[in-house]
This record gives sequence, structure tokens and C-alpha cells, in this order.
Amino acid sequence: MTTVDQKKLEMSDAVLADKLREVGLRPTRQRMALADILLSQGKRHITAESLYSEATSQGVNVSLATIYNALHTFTAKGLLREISIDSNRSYFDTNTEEHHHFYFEKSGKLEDIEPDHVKLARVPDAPDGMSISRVDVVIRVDG
Amino acid sequence: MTTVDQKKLEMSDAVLADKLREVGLRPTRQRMALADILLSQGKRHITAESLYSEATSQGVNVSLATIYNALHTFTAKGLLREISIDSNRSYFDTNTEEHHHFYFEKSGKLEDIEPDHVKLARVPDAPDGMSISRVDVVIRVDG
DNA sequence: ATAGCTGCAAATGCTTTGCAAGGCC
DNA sequence: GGCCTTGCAAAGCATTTGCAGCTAT
Repeated sequence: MTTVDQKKLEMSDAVLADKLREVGLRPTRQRMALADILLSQGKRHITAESLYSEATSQGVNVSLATIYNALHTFTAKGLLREISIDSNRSYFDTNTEEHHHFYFEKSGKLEDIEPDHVKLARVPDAPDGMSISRVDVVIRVDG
Repeated sequence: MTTVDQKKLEMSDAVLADKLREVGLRPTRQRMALADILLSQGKRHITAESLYSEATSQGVNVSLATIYNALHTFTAKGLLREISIDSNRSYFDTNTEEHHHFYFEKSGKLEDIEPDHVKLARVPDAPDGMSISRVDVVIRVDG
């Protein structure tokens, strides 16, 4: 790893609150708790349900509706990125930089592909007056 | 287009029935009708609902449960390919060859990218003793 | 005959919504 | 105070399932 090990980058409440305010969100108790789980640890892939259990098991009292709400507003504000892999549930990625994924069909797990391990030699022009908003590469692997 | 124009390649019932039997499926009235819509016309992207309306509007009497059933068995038999784009619904592609897609975020429509317009210069090795089963590239565009 | 299919309706599972109560600025 | 948030329970949707009745072989 050439970058800083983010797993140790715990953020103080003040920093987290600022981060939320920066994107125009009020730092409520619930959002602070979720932001702490999502943004102050390393890069991760989560689902609504996994975030809910994680919060709950940490003694944080949040409703599932708020989880969905947070996941979507965070995504809209650019703090998270949504990944479409499996039509059964939505995955969210705390890494918002352009990068790609391995998807393990057996376990349903996602894993980042090292950025320099995938390279698109040619990307088509967007049709008409449209513009490319994002390029996603998913490599499905099985045992 | 350098390939044969498949939109004109209507198949006879006999051919279609054989195609189904080849993969171990009984050519029932419903499957024949769906196979006709799916396999004897050009390459297309469909959803359960779109296939249902198309069948219904052609006077074919099929239940939605059978549509889902057919979509999944056809996919399992390699007659279709499932595409994960949008976690709200499943898309199926009648083109089972390796190729990639444009996804129009505004309309929710899918479009094939000409095969030679995308090129992956580097694809990572699959982890461990796993093997790559498929590589999907989705280019999201908006107006 | 019989294993495979189909269709209905009920059930499921994830996600969204309506709306009253509560919290941040 | 006023607007944003939350949470509950109900609603919504796409998809799946149970199972009785049909159908291809």
C-alpha cells in the first residue's frame, strides 16, 4: 500500500461533524454514529442491513428507515458511492474514487481491484449530447 | 453492421422447439411464445415486466410467474444473460456473447457498446484458486 | 403414466413513504 | 421558531413460492 493506512485514521467528533456540515447535513446523533462507522474507518462495502447490524451491535439506536435515509443522502452528497452488482440488495462503497471490483459469486462479497490492475485502453464516446458519468468494471469470479 | 442482420432471422417453430429441446427444456406453448420473442428477433434488453407486456400485447397468455421462470431457466441454460445495472429490477440480454453496455441513467435504457469501442488493456488475475467467470463494463451516461 | 410446467394467489424481502414527535441552528 | 431529521408502522414493488391442475413425452 502506498497510501496512508486509513484503518487507523479515526476521526474526532469535531472533524466528523464538520465533514457533515460541509456537505450541508446536520450532524445529528444518528448521522454522526453512521458517519463514524462509514467514514472514519477504512474503505468498505456495506449494505443497509450490514450497516444496521453494525450500528445496533455498537449500541447505537437507529431505525432502518434512517439507515436508508443516511445511505442515500450520503451518496447524493458524494460521501458514498452506490454499486449495482446484485439486484437483491444495494451495496454502498465508502471509497468514492474511480475504481473497480471483484465480485465473488459464491459468497456475495465485493473486493476492490487494485487501481493499476485494471486498465481501459479504449472508452467509447458518449452518444449524442450525453456525457459519461461513470465507468464501472465488475469482474465476477467463482471458486 | 458487418454481421448478418438478425432482426430478419425469424425462426420457424420447429427450429425454436429444437433449440429448447437442445438445452433440455420442453417446448411448451408459453416457452415457445417467449422464445420466439426473445430468440428469433435481434439482440435486445428486457425486463420481466417488458417481456410480460410484449407477450400479452401479442395475445399470448402467460402469467408473470412463468415469465420469471422462463427468464431464469433460459439464463441458466445459457440462452440469456443477466445484467446487473439497477438494483430495482433485473435486466436480461438476449446477446450472450461478451460485450459491454451504455446505461442511460435518465431513461433507464441499456444499449450495447460496439465491441471494438471498449478495450480492457489489463485485467487482473483472479484471486486464489478462483477463476474469472465474466467481466462486465457498464458506462453510465446522462444527458 | 409421469416428470415437468403453468398459474394463481399468498408470501417474501428490500426499500420507500406518511406523518407526528423530536432535535439542530 | 422553523426547518431538517427521525422513527414507526404501513405501503410499495419486484420477485419467489406453494401447490393444484395441466401437458409434453
